Amino acid sequence: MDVETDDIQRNKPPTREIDPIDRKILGVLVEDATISYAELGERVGLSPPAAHERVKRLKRSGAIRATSAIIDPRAVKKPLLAFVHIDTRGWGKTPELMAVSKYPEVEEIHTVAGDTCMLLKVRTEDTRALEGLLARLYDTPGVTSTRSYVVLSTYLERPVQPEITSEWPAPKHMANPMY
Amino acid sequence: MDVETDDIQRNKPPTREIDPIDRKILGVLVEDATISYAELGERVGLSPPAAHERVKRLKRSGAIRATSAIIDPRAVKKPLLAFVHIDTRGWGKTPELMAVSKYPEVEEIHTVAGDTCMLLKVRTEDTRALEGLLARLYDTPGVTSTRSYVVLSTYLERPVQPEITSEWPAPKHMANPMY
DNA sequence: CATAATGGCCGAACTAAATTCCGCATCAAT
DNA sequence: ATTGATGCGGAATTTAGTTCGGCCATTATG
Repeated sequence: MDVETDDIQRNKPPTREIDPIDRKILGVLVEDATISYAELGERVGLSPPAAHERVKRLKRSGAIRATSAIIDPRAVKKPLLAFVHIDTRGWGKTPELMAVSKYPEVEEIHTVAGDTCMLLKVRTEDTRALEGLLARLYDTPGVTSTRSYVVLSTYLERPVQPEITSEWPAPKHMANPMY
Repeated sequence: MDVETDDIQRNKPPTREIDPIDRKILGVLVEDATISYAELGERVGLSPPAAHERVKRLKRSGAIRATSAIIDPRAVKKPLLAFVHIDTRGWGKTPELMAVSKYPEVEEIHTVAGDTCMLLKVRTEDTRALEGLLARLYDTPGVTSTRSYVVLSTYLERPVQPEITSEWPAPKHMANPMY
C-alpha cells in the first residue's frame, strides 16, 4: 500500500485564492448550471477542459457547495412565505429549536443580534399550516414569544451572488470612520 | 389595467398536476442536480428517457425555475448576513427601492404585513459594506427608518423543498377553526 | 360495449458532452 | 540559469444526453 509521507494538505482545503476567472465562472453557474463546459469555457475565455478543471477545483474547495434545482414555490403548493422572529428565555435554546428542521416548510434558521433571538424563514401551503408550525414552536420549552412577518409580494429572491460591490457611494454627511 | 378574460394560462402555465413521482424528482434534483438521468430514473423508478421527459416537462411548466450552483458565502468573501426591515412614508415605494437590486449583496426583497413595510436579505463583506448599503437605502425618498438584524450563526439554509407536511400536530388547547 | 385516441413508458440507436491524457508554456523558488 | 509545479489547450476515449419507434394502459367516443 502507498504510505503518504509528505502530506501537505491535511486539514486545510488548500483554498487557493479565487481569481477573477473563478468569479466569472461562479457568476455563470449561479445563473445556469446546465450549460456545457464548452460554452462555459467560451464565456470566460478558456478551453473546455480548462473550464472543467476550474469547476472541479471550486467544488473540491467547497466554494460550490452544491448544484441544485430551484423550484417555483407555487408549483409545489407553498405560496405563503413568512419570517418568524422568536424570543427565548435563557440562552442556547438552539438545539431544541433545531428540531423544526425536519419540517420541509422551514428553509432557514439563524441566530440574530437585535431585539430578538432567532429568525426563521418558512414557506407553507396556507395560514393553517403556518399556524401549525407556530404551535409547534410554542411547544418548545423556552420559547416566550414569536413575531411573524407574512410576505405579501416577493420582488427579488436569488442565490448567493459571487460579485461584490467594491465602492459604495460615500455618504457625505458622515464623518470618516477609523476602520 | 387588467382586463379579466377567461384566459386560463395568464398567470398559470398549463401546470399539469404534479404527481408523487414529480415530487420525488424535485426532491432529488434539489439535493443534487448533477446526477445522470440514469441514476435519477433509478431513484424514482423510471427509465432514463422517462425521467428525462419528466424533467423537461417540469422545466417547461416552470416548476423548475433554474438549475443553479450554490455558492459558499465565505468563499466569495461575504460572511456577514443581515435582514433589514424598512419603514416607508406613504405607499408604493417599491419601485424606488427596487434600485438596490443592482447590488449583488441584496438577495431578497419582499413587502410584508406586520409593523414594517419591506424586508431585505443582504449579504456583505463586512459591517462597512452593510453600512454603505444602509446609507444607500436612506438616500431613497420615503424611507423613514430601518432595523437591521445581523445574523450571528446560520443553522439551516436551503432552497425551496418540494415536500409538504400534511398533518401538523394538533394544538389541543385550541378550539377548532371553521376554516 | 367495442373501439379509437391519447399519454406515458421502455429499449435501442444515435448524437453530443464529459473526462482523461499528454505535451507545452509560464512563473516561482532555488 | 535551472528546476519544479501549475495551469492550459488539443485530441482521443468514455460516458451521458437525446431521439425514435413500438407497446401498454387509461380515457374518450361512436
